[in-house]
Amino acid sequence: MDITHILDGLNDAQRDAVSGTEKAALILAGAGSGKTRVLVHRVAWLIQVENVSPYAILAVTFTNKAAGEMRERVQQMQQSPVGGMWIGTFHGIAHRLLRMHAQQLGLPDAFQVLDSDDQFRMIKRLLKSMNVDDSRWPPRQVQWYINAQKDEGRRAKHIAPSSDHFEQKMQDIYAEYERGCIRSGLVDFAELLLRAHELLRDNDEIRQHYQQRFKHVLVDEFQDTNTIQYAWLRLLTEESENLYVVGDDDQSIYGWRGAKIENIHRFQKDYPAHKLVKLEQNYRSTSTILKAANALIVNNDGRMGKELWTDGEEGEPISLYSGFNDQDEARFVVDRIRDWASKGHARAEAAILYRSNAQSRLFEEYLMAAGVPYRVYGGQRFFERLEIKNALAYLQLATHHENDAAFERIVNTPTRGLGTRTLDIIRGSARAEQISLWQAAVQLCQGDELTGRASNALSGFLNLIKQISSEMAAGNLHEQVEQAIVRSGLIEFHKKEKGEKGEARVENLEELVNAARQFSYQANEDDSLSELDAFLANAALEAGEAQGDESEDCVQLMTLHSAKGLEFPLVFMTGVEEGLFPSQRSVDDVAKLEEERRLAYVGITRAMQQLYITYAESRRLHGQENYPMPSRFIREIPSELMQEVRLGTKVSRPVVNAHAATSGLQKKAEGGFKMGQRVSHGKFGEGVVLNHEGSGAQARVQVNFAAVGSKWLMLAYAKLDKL
DNA sequence: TAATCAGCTTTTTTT
DNA sequence: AAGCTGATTA
Repeated sequence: MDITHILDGLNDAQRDAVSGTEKAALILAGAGSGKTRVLVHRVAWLIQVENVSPYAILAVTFTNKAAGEMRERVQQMQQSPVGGMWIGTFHGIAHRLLRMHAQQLGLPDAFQVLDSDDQFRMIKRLLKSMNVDDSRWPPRQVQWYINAQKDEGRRAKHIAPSSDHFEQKMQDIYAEYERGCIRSGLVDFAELLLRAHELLRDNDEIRQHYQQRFKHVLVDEFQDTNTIQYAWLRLLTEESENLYVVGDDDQSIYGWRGAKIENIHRFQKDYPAHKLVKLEQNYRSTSTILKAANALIVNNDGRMGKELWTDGEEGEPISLYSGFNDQDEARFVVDRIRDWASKGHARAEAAILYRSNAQSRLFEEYLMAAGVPYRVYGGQRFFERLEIKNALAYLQLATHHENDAAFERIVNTPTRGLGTRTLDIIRGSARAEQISLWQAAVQLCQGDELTGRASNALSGFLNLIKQISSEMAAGNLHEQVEQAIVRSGLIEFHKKEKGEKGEARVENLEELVNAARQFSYQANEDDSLSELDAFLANAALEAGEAQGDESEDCVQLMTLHSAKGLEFPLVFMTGVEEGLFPSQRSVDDVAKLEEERRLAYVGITRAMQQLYITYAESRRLHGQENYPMPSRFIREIPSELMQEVRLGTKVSRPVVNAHAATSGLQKKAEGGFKMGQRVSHGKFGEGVVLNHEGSGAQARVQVNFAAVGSKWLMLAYAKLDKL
């Protein structure tokens, strides 16, 4: 067997990782160290060298993009087809398992996937019907609570009753939510994972079947796994112990979403015979950039320990720019990008990274003004658009009458005279009798509880859905979709909307028909769905691209989070200020602060050739002027790696003391109350000056008092003593 | 039912 | 600042 093509072109560590014979393996893959390459070559190694059948391999990723890329590259390396191999996202694979074993799980065959928007709406309705005070239990928070429980593998019935009223109410809502989902045949994202776990845990035969089938399980981005995902992997591999995980503890940035970086440590305990390989050679960035990244990340505790290096060039120093304000920062960045493009580089090689989405606006304004094309990542996805979700709801309700989420969404869209009163009656009746909204509506139409007008409107709606339903028996997928859209009246509804919005929505609906035409799905031996159900599931599990036109040469704008996994020759890491990055909510919690630092690490390591770090001395945030300090992360980068770019001149000088010289703390308010000044007030006690505005008799300062919180005080009246 | 207004909140995001 | 919600009004 000629194995040279599998190992050729790999460095020693990569070869070690690809060809390991130990059962389990933990590959700590630093940024830009060829992680995907190792995974793909490992699969090839298993199949071609160890003669493992593709049928016995399961490869799991987090995003559809990563799964698609991996499938493509595996197929490229493989001379023979790899049809039997499972490659997919955690959620995609869980969905597949649930479909195949719906009966054992007590799920309806045609259960529907609830995306987070559906889930949110469902929770809102639930709170209303339970008469819960949604200012004490805001739907967002309830949603967060439920998902967090599920991510930890906890069912409502498993949670011990609480003496705390707030907590207990959360539990009650969770229990009620579960009942509602079951009644309507709905499964949310977290539920997919939870059910997949329970399936293996509670069914010996099924567990053994998959344990025997998947002799090799490979996981990408392992540091992002949550509790339930890890438990599932554990069940699947407890026999074979062949769990091959690739990840980077330094790039764990999803802790706030339930990812457990501790899983890496648990892995080391649970798979004692594992092989550990560190991939530290970086093929992406200059050594200057890597030195900066290394110096920053050593400030975190409890790391697995890794140091990136390259045999490439030292490259340019990192440029540090201190904007006079946020607009100046944006202007500077856009100027640099025009420079870059004028030297013949592609605009698409430049990326502007920021901590929060709100920051994109200014950059967009300045890019637009300068006529530089750009693309913002992370907007709304195609299948998440309102008009698309409405159209899909028609399809869902037509095929699955019990789907309450779909019923609620379209019962009065387009408006057909079914107001709050009628709907409350339907909801009340459904709730009282524990039946679906559809069934309740059918009963009410026959009874005499409704006024004639409401009854007419409602039966009109029911008949419309039935009609769409019967028409859908025939025709292929795109005809079914088109038929439903036309019948629903959604096109006319959106055409009536004023402005370009309605037009765009009509276009999107037409695009949906197109998407259906292009959708291809073959039911295979262990996985059969109607084409329509497959299309609907796909819409929920893969929401599509945020923006369509990738063709043009565009500057790339995105949050630091969405930049993970990408690389750009020219990177601007912007808004690097205390309170913004690290965000205000992270500064007094070590764990959160370390996650912010990892985010900065991710940002720095996106850059291939040139990295700019920018911050503003003054920034408008939530409509208020702020004077932030430069981020502590700047201080953690050795100054010899940076040069400060000065405004207006081409001369740049080394960074000497960027922090003291440019700190917002230096700005003085009226009366000498600068920010950060500790003061004492006769009534409120001691505090710290946070902000100031106005001058003369109008001068005010904002003081955060230890005892009473923050207050705005007029300097002319308040007696403040400096401490 | 639609339109308008005051009040409130404000990271990060995939599935 | 901006977007969303709830309430009020036409």
